[in-house]
Amino acid sequence: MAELTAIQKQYILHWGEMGTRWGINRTVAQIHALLYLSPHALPAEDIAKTLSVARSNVSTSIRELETWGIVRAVHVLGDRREHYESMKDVWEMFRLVIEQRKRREIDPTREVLRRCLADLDPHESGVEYTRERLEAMAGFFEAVTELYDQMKRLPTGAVRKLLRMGTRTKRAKAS
Amino acid sequence: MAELTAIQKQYILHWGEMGTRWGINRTVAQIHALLYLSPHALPAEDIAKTLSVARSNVSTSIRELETWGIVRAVHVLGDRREHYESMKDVWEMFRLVIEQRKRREIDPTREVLRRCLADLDPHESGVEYTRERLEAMAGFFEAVTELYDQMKRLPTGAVRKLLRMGTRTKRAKAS
DNA sequence: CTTTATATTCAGTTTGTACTGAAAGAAACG
DNA sequence: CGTTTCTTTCAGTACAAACTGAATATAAAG
Repeated sequence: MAELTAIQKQYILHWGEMGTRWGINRTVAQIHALLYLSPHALPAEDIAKTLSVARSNVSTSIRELETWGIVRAVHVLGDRREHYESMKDVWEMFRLVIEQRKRREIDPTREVLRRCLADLDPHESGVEYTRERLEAMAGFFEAVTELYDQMKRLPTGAVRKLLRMGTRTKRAKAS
Repeated sequence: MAELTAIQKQYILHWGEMGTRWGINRTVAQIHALLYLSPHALPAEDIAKTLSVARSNVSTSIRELETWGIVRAVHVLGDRREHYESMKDVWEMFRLVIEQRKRREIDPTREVLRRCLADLDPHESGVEYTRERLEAMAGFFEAVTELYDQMKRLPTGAVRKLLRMGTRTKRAKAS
Protein backbone atom coordinates (compact mmCIF):
# COMPACT_ATOMS: atom_id res chain seq x y z
CA MET A 1 0.00 0.00 0.00
CA ALA A 2 2.91 2.32 -0.72
CA GLU A 3 1.14 3.89 -3.65
CA LEU A 4 -2.51 4.78 -3.44
CA THR A 5 -4.91 4.37 -6.33
CA ALA A 6 -7.16 7.29 -7.19
CA ILE A 7 -10.09 5.51 -5.57
CA GLN A 8 -8.25 4.86 -2.34
CA LYS A 9 -7.20 8.49 -2.20
CA GLN A 10 -10.77 9.60 -2.69
CA TYR A 11 -12.03 7.38 0.09
CA ILE A 12 -9.29 8.42 2.49
CA LEU A 13 -9.79 12.11 1.83
CA HIS A 14 -13.54 11.87 2.24
CA TRP A 15 -13.21 9.91 5.43
CA GLY A 16 -10.87 12.55 6.81
CA GLU A 17 -13.37 15.21 5.93
CA MET A 18 -16.22 13.34 7.60
CA GLY A 19 -14.09 12.88 10.67
CA THR A 20 -13.65 16.61 11.19
CA ARG A 21 -17.41 17.07 11.04
CA TRP A 22 -17.90 14.65 13.89
CA GLY A 23 -15.19 16.02 16.09
CA ILE A 24 -12.59 13.51 14.98
CA ASN A 25 -9.18 14.71 13.97
CA ARG A 26 -8.68 14.64 10.21
CA THR A 27 -5.38 12.77 10.34
CA VAL A 28 -6.77 10.21 12.75
CA ALA A 29 -9.64 9.55 10.38
CA GLN A 30 -7.37 9.37 7.36
CA ILE A 31 -5.07 6.91 9.02
CA HIS A 32 -8.03 4.81 9.92
CA ALA A 33 -9.27 4.88 6.33
CA LEU A 34 -5.86 3.89 5.06
CA LEU A 35 -5.56 0.96 7.44
CA TYR A 36 -9.10 -0.10 6.74
CA LEU A 37 -8.33 -0.38 3.04
CA SER A 38 -4.97 -2.00 3.55
CA PRO A 39 -4.90 -5.79 3.13
CA HIS A 40 -1.99 -6.02 5.57
CA ALA A 41 -0.76 -4.19 8.64
CA LEU A 42 1.40 -1.12 7.98
CA PRO A 43 4.35 0.31 9.92
CA ALA A 44 4.03 3.92 11.10
CA GLU A 45 6.76 5.02 8.73
CA ASP A 46 4.75 3.90 5.70
CA ILE A 47 1.62 5.57 6.97
CA ALA A 48 3.46 8.84 7.43
CA LYS A 49 4.91 8.68 3.95
CA THR A 50 1.67 7.67 2.25
CA LEU A 51 -0.34 10.42 3.90
CA SER A 52 2.48 12.99 3.96
CA VAL A 53 2.33 13.71 7.66
CA ALA A 54 5.02 13.74 10.30
CA ARG A 55 6.02 10.46 11.83
CA SER A 56 5.22 11.85 15.27
CA ASN A 57 1.76 12.79 14.17
CA VAL A 58 1.15 9.20 13.13
CA SER A 59 2.32 8.03 16.52
CA THR A 60 -0.19 10.18 18.34
CA SER A 61 -3.02 9.38 15.97
CA ILE A 62 -2.42 5.66 16.12
CA ARG A 63 -2.52 5.86 19.85
CA GLU A 64 -5.96 7.42 19.70
CA LEU A 65 -7.21 4.74 17.33
CA GLU A 66 -5.84 2.11 19.68
CA THR A 67 -7.67 3.72 22.57
CA TRP A 68 -10.89 3.22 20.69
CA GLY A 69 -9.96 -0.38 20.07
CA ILE A 70 -10.38 -0.21 16.31
CA VAL A 71 -6.69 -0.39 15.46
CA ARG A 72 -4.03 -2.60 16.97
CA ALA A 73 -0.36 -3.29 16.62
CA VAL A 74 0.77 -6.61 15.21
CA HIS A 75 4.25 -7.98 14.69
CA VAL A 76 5.74 -9.19 11.48
CA LEU A 77 8.44 -11.85 11.50
CA GLY A 78 11.85 -10.41 10.84
CA ASP A 79 10.74 -6.83 11.38
CA ARG A 80 11.31 -4.97 14.61
CA ARG A 81 8.78 -2.29 13.84
CA GLU A 82 5.19 -2.35 14.99
CA HIS A 83 2.71 -2.82 12.19
CA TYR A 84 -0.77 -1.47 12.60
CA GLU A 85 -3.98 -2.94 11.30
CA SER A 86 -7.57 -1.83 11.45
CA MET A 87 -10.51 -3.89 12.54
CA LYS A 88 -12.41 -4.89 9.41
CA ASP A 89 -15.88 -5.56 10.81
CA VAL A 90 -17.63 -2.29 10.13
CA TRP A 91 -20.52 -2.92 12.50
CA GLU A 92 -18.28 -3.80 15.36
CA MET A 93 -16.14 -0.77 14.64
CA PHE A 94 -19.05 1.63 14.88
CA ARG A 95 -20.37 -0.19 17.92
CA LEU A 96 -17.08 0.44 19.67
CA VAL A 97 -16.96 4.08 18.70
CA ILE A 98 -20.56 4.70 19.70
CA GLU A 99 -20.11 2.92 22.99
CA GLN A 100 -17.23 5.15 23.88
CA ARG A 101 -18.73 8.36 22.68
CA LYS A 102 -21.78 7.54 24.75
CA ARG A 103 -19.59 7.06 27.79
CA ARG A 104 -17.72 10.29 27.19
CA GLU A 105 -20.61 12.48 26.12
CA ILE A 106 -24.04 11.11 26.86
CA ASP A 107 -23.30 9.82 30.33
CA PRO A 108 -21.68 13.03 31.57
CA THR A 109 -24.63 14.96 30.19
CA ARG A 110 -27.07 12.78 32.07
CA GLU A 111 -24.99 13.38 35.14
CA VAL A 112 -25.07 17.14 34.70
CA LEU A 113 -28.80 17.11 34.14
CA ARG A 114 -29.36 15.09 37.28
CA ARG A 115 -27.18 17.42 39.30
CA CYS A 116 -28.96 20.45 37.89
CA LEU A 117 -32.35 19.02 38.80
CA ALA A 118 -31.16 18.03 42.25
CA ASP A 119 -29.62 21.40 42.94
CA LEU A 120 -32.60 23.49 41.81
CA ASP A 121 -33.40 26.00 44.50
CA PRO A 122 -37.21 25.90 45.05
CA HIS A 123 -37.17 29.48 46.34
CA GLU A 124 -35.62 30.96 43.25
CA SER A 125 -38.15 32.60 40.96
CA GLY A 126 -38.95 30.73 37.76
CA VAL A 127 -37.67 27.39 38.97
CA GLU A 128 -40.77 25.68 37.77
CA TYR A 129 -40.08 26.44 34.15
CA THR A 130 -36.42 25.54 34.40
CA ARG A 131 -37.33 22.25 36.04
CA GLU A 132 -39.80 21.43 33.30
CA ARG A 133 -37.24 22.01 30.59
CA LEU A 134 -34.44 20.16 32.33
CA GLU A 135 -36.73 17.25 33.01
CA ALA A 136 -37.78 17.03 29.39
CA MET A 137 -34.16 17.03 28.32
CA ALA A 138 -33.18 14.53 30.99
CA GLY A 139 -36.04 12.27 29.91
CA PHE A 140 -34.74 12.29 26.38
CA PHE A 141 -31.24 11.31 27.40
CA GLU A 142 -32.53 8.56 29.64
CA ALA A 143 -34.58 7.20 26.79
CA VAL A 144 -31.63 7.27 24.42
CA THR A 145 -29.61 5.40 26.99
CA GLU A 146 -32.34 2.80 27.31
CA LEU A 147 -32.45 2.36 23.57
CA TYR A 148 -28.69 2.00 23.47
CA ASP A 149 -28.68 -0.58 26.25
CA GLN A 150 -31.28 -2.64 24.48
CA MET A 151 -29.37 -2.66 21.23
CA LYS A 152 -26.18 -3.53 23.04
CA ARG A 153 -27.86 -6.59 24.44
CA LEU A 154 -28.41 -8.00 20.99
CA PRO A 155 -25.51 -9.92 19.43
CA THR A 156 -23.68 -8.12 16.62
CA GLY A 157 -25.37 -9.93 13.79
CA ALA A 158 -28.85 -9.52 15.22
CA VAL A 159 -29.06 -5.80 14.66
CA ARG A 160 -28.22 -6.35 11.05
CA LYS A 161 -30.82 -9.05 10.72
CA LEU A 162 -33.44 -7.03 12.55
CA LEU A 163 -32.83 -4.20 10.19
CA ARG A 164 -33.15 -6.33 7.11
CA MET A 165 -36.40 -7.68 8.54
CA GLY A 166 -37.79 -4.23 9.18
CA THR A 167 -36.99 -3.28 5.63
CA ARG A 168 -39.17 -6.05 4.35
CA THR A 169 -42.14 -5.32 6.65
CA LYS A 170 -42.22 -1.64 5.93
CA ARG A 171 -45.87 -0.85 6.69
CA ALA A 172 -47.04 -3.92 8.60
CA LYS A 173 -46.23 -2.37 11.94
CA ALA A 174 -47.88 -4.73 14.43
CA SER A 175 -45.48 -4.19 17.32
CA MET B 1 -33.68 35.88 31.83
CA ALA B 2 -31.32 38.82 32.27
CA GLU B 3 -29.56 37.14 35.17
CA LEU B 4 -28.75 33.48 35.09
CA THR B 5 -29.06 31.24 38.10
CA ALA B 6 -26.14 28.97 38.91
CA ILE B 7 -28.07 26.00 37.55
CA GLN B 8 -28.84 27.69 34.29
CA LYS B 9 -25.21 28.66 33.89
CA GLN B 10 -24.13 25.11 34.49
CA TYR B 11 -26.51 23.75 31.90
CA ILE B 12 -25.55 26.34 29.30
CA LEU B 13 -21.84 25.80 29.79
CA HIS B 14 -22.17 22.05 29.60
CA TRP B 15 -24.29 22.25 26.48
CA GLY B 16 -21.70 24.48 24.85
CA GLU B 17 -19.02 21.98 25.71
CA MET B 18 -21.02 19.07 24.29
CA GLY B 19 -21.61 21.05 21.14
CA THR B 20 -17.92 21.40 20.41
CA ARG B 21 -17.49 17.65 20.70
CA TRP B 22 -20.07 17.08 18.00
CA GLY B 23 -18.79 19.65 15.62
CA ILE B 24 -21.19 22.36 16.74
CA ASN B 25 -19.90 25.79 17.52
CA ARG B 26 -19.76 26.48 21.23
CA THR B 27 -21.58 29.79 21.05
CA VAL B 28 -24.29 28.33 18.85
CA ALA B 29 -24.85 25.58 21.38
CA GLN B 30 -24.85 28.00 24.31
CA ILE B 31 -27.38 30.25 22.66
CA HIS B 32 -29.56 27.28 22.03
CA ALA B 33 -29.29 26.22 25.66
CA LEU B 34 -30.18 29.70 26.81
CA LEU B 35 -33.23 29.95 24.58
CA TYR B 36 -34.30 26.46 25.52
CA LEU B 37 -34.36 27.41 29.19
CA SER B 38 -35.96 30.76 28.59
CA PRO B 39 -39.73 30.93 29.24
CA HIS B 40 -40.03 33.69 26.67
CA ALA B 41 -38.34 34.73 23.45
CA LEU B 42 -35.23 36.87 23.82
CA PRO B 43 -33.86 39.70 21.69
CA ALA B 44 -30.35 39.30 20.32
CA GLU B 45 -29.09 42.11 22.50
CA ASP B 46 -30.05 40.26 25.69
CA ILE B 47 -28.51 37.04 24.46
CA ALA B 48 -25.24 38.81 23.74
CA LYS B 49 -25.19 40.44 27.14
CA THR B 50 -26.15 37.29 29.04
CA LEU B 51 -23.51 35.17 27.36
CA SER B 52 -20.90 37.92 27.02
CA VAL B 53 -20.41 37.60 23.29
CA ALA B 54 -20.51 40.18 20.54
CA ARG B 55 -23.86 41.16 19.16
CA SER B 56 -22.70 40.17 15.69
CA ASN B 57 -21.71 36.76 16.89
CA VAL B 58 -25.24 36.21 18.15
CA SER B 59 -26.58 37.24 14.78
CA THR B 60 -24.53 34.61 12.97
CA SER B 61 -25.25 31.91 15.50
CA ILE B 62 -28.97 32.54 15.52
CA ARG B 63 -28.95 32.25 11.78
CA GLU B 64 -27.44 28.81 12.03
CA LEU B 65 -29.99 27.71 14.60
CA GLU B 66 -32.73 29.02 12.33
CA THR B 67 -31.29 27.01 9.45
CA TRP B 68 -31.73 23.91 11.50
CA GLY B 69 -35.27 24.95 12.27
CA ILE B 70 -34.93 24.69 16.04
CA VAL B 71 -35.01 28.42 16.71
CA ARG B 72 -37.26 31.03 15.19
CA ALA B 73 -37.88 34.74 15.41
CA VAL B 74 -41.10 35.97 16.94
CA HIS B 75 -42.42 39.47 17.38
CA VAL B 76 -43.44 41.10 20.60
CA LEU B 77 -46.06 43.84 20.61
CA GLY B 78 -44.56 47.27 21.08
CA ASP B 79 -41.03 46.09 20.37
CA ARG B 80 -39.36 46.50 17.03
CA ARG B 81 -36.65 44.00 17.76
CA GLU B 82 -36.76 40.37 16.77
CA HIS B 83 -37.13 38.01 19.68
CA TYR B 84 -35.84 34.50 19.36
CA GLU B 85 -37.30 31.38 20.87
CA SER B 86 -36.24 27.77 20.83
CA MET B 87 -38.40 24.82 20.00
CA LYS B 88 -39.25 23.09 23.27
CA ASP B 89 -40.06 19.58 22.08
CA VAL B 90 -36.78 17.81 22.69
CA TRP B 91 -37.59 14.83 20.50
CA GLU B 92 -38.59 16.93 17.57
CA MET B 93 -35.48 19.04 18.02
CA PHE B 94 -33.15 16.08 17.80
CA ARG B 95 -35.14 14.66 14.95
CA LEU B 96 -34.56 17.83 12.98
CA VAL B 97 -30.87 17.94 13.75
CA ILE B 98 -30.35 14.29 12.90
CA GLU B 99 -32.30 14.61 9.69
CA GLN B 100 -30.08 17.41 8.53
CA ARG B 101 -26.84 15.92 9.63
CA LYS B 102 -27.80 12.78 7.79
CA ARG B 103 -28.39 14.82 4.67
CA ARG B 104 -25.10 16.66 5.00
CA GLU B 105 -22.90 13.79 6.12
CA ILE B 106 -24.37 10.35 5.62
CA ASP B 107 -25.83 10.93 2.18
CA PRO B 108 -22.65 12.41 0.69
CA THR B 109 -20.70 9.51 2.15
CA ARG B 110 -23.02 7.01 0.51
CA GLU B 111 -22.55 8.92 -2.70
CA VAL B 112 -18.76 8.80 -2.45
CA LEU B 113 -18.83 5.10 -1.67
CA ARG B 114 -21.02 4.42 -4.69
CA ARG B 115 -18.75 6.44 -6.93
CA CYS B 116 -15.69 4.68 -5.58
CA LEU B 117 -17.22 1.29 -6.23
CA ALA B 118 -18.36 2.31 -9.68
CA ASP B 119 -14.99 3.74 -10.64
CA LEU B 120 -12.89 0.81 -9.42
CA ASP B 121 -10.55 -0.20 -12.20
CA PRO B 122 -10.75 -4.01 -12.52
CA HIS B 123 -7.25 -4.12 -14.01
CA GLU B 124 -5.57 -2.44 -11.08
CA SER B 125 -3.85 -4.91 -8.77
CA GLY B 126 -5.53 -5.46 -5.44
CA VAL B 127 -8.92 -4.18 -6.52
CA GLU B 128 -10.61 -7.18 -5.07
CA TYR B 129 -9.65 -6.31 -1.56
CA THR B 130 -10.50 -2.66 -1.97
CA ARG B 131 -13.90 -3.59 -3.38
CA GLU B 132 -14.60 -5.91 -0.48
CA ARG B 133 -13.86 -3.20 2.07
CA LEU B 134 -15.74 -0.49 0.26
CA GLU B 135 -18.72 -2.74 -0.14
CA ALA B 136 -18.78 -3.61 3.54
CA MET B 137 -18.68 0.06 4.41
CA ALA B 138 -21.31 0.96 1.83
CA GLY B 139 -23.54 -1.83 3.18
CA PHE B 140 -23.31 -0.34 6.62
CA PHE B 141 -24.30 3.11 5.47
CA GLU B 142 -27.19 1.76 3.44
CA ALA B 143 -28.44 -0.10 6.48
CA VAL B 144 -28.19 2.96 8.68
CA THR B 145 -30.16 4.87 6.09
CA GLU B 146 -32.83 2.17 6.10
CA LEU B 147 -33.05 2.33 9.85
CA TYR B 148 -33.36 6.07 9.72
CA ASP B 149 -36.09 5.97 7.10
CA GLN B 150 -38.09 3.53 9.14
CA MET B 151 -37.91 5.63 12.26
CA LYS B 152 -38.83 8.71 10.31
CA ARG B 153 -41.99 6.99 9.20
CA LEU B 154 -43.23 6.64 12.75
CA PRO B 155 -45.03 9.65 14.24
CA THR B 156 -43.05 11.60 16.81
CA GLY B 157 -44.73 10.12 19.84
CA ALA B 158 -44.44 6.56 18.62
CA VAL B 159 -40.71 6.33 19.02
CA ARG B 160 -41.09 7.45 22.58
CA LYS B 161 -43.82 4.93 23.23
CA LEU B 162 -41.89 2.14 21.53
CA LEU B 163 -38.95 2.93 23.70
CA ARG B 164 -40.96 3.00 26.90
CA MET B 165 -42.39 -0.36 25.93
CA GLY B 166 -38.95 -1.86 25.59
CA THR B 167 -38.04 -0.42 28.95
CA ARG B 168 -40.97 -2.09 30.63
CA THR B 169 -40.12 -5.45 29.12
CA LYS B 170 -36.73 -5.21 30.69
CA ARG B 171 -37.61 -4.67 34.32
CA ALA B 172 -41.42 -4.80 34.45
CA LYS B 173 -41.81 -1.28 35.66
CA ALA B 174 -44.92 0.80 35.00
CA SER B 175 -44.39 4.43 34.01
C1' DC C 1 27.51 -2.55 27.61
C1' DT C 2 27.33 -0.22 23.31
C1' DT C 3 25.21 0.50 19.10
C1' DT C 4 21.38 0.87 16.23
C1' DA C 5 16.54 0.94 15.08
C1' DT C 6 12.14 2.44 16.37
C1' DA C 7 8.69 4.97 19.18
C1' DT C 8 7.20 8.86 21.99
C1' DT C 9 7.28 13.37 23.96
C1' DC C 10 7.25 18.14 23.74
C1' DA C 11 8.28 23.10 22.68
C1' DG C 12 7.49 25.91 19.09
C1' DT C 13 4.94 26.88 14.79
C1' DT C 14 1.27 26.60 11.57
C1' DT C 15 -3.37 26.50 10.38
C1' DG C 16 -8.10 27.10 10.55
C1' DT C 17 -12.19 28.44 13.12
C1' DA C 18 -14.44 31.61 15.97
C1' DC C 19 -15.02 36.17 17.39
C1' DT C 20 -14.97 41.19 17.52
C1' DG C 21 -16.02 45.93 16.31
C1' DA C 22 -16.79 49.01 12.83
C1' DA C 23 -19.33 49.93 8.85
C1' DA C 24 -23.06 49.07 5.81
C1' DG C 25 -27.78 47.65 5.24
C1' DA C 26 -32.86 47.29 6.43
C1' DA C 27 -36.83 48.38 8.41
C1' DA C 28 -39.94 51.00 11.29
C1' DC C 29 -40.98 55.76 12.84
C1' DG C 30 -42.21 60.59 12.60
C1' DC D 1 -37.73 61.55 3.05
C1' DG D 2 -34.69 61.92 7.00
C1' DT D 3 -33.98 59.83 11.45
C1' DT D 4 -33.71 56.26 14.57
C1' DT D 5 -33.42 51.52 15.85
C1' DC D 6 -32.05 47.18 14.94
C1' DT D 7 -29.61 43.54 12.02
C1' DT D 8 -26.13 41.72 9.04
C1' DT D 9 -21.73 41.70 6.78
C1' DC D 10 -16.95 41.68 6.75
C1' DA D 11 -11.96 42.61 7.41
C1' DG D 12 -8.93 41.93 10.80
C1' DT D 13 -7.64 39.60 15.20
C1' DA D 14 -7.55 36.16 18.78
C1' DC D 15 -7.49 31.64 20.04
C1' DA D 16 -7.31 26.71 20.12
C1' DA D 17 -6.30 22.51 17.82
C1' DA D 18 -3.23 20.20 14.95
C1' DC D 19 1.21 19.43 13.26
C1' DT D 20 6.28 19.37 12.91
C1' DG D 21 11.03 18.20 13.93
C1' DA D 22 14.36 17.78 17.29
C1' DA D 23 15.25 15.69 21.57
C1' DT D 24 14.43 11.91 24.46
C1' DA D 25 13.10 7.35 25.69
C1' DT D 26 12.78 2.46 24.79
C1' DA D 27 14.04 -1.79 23.16
C1' DA D 28 16.35 -5.13 20.21
C1' DA D 29 20.93 -6.69 18.39
C1' DG D 30 25.60 -7.39 18.53
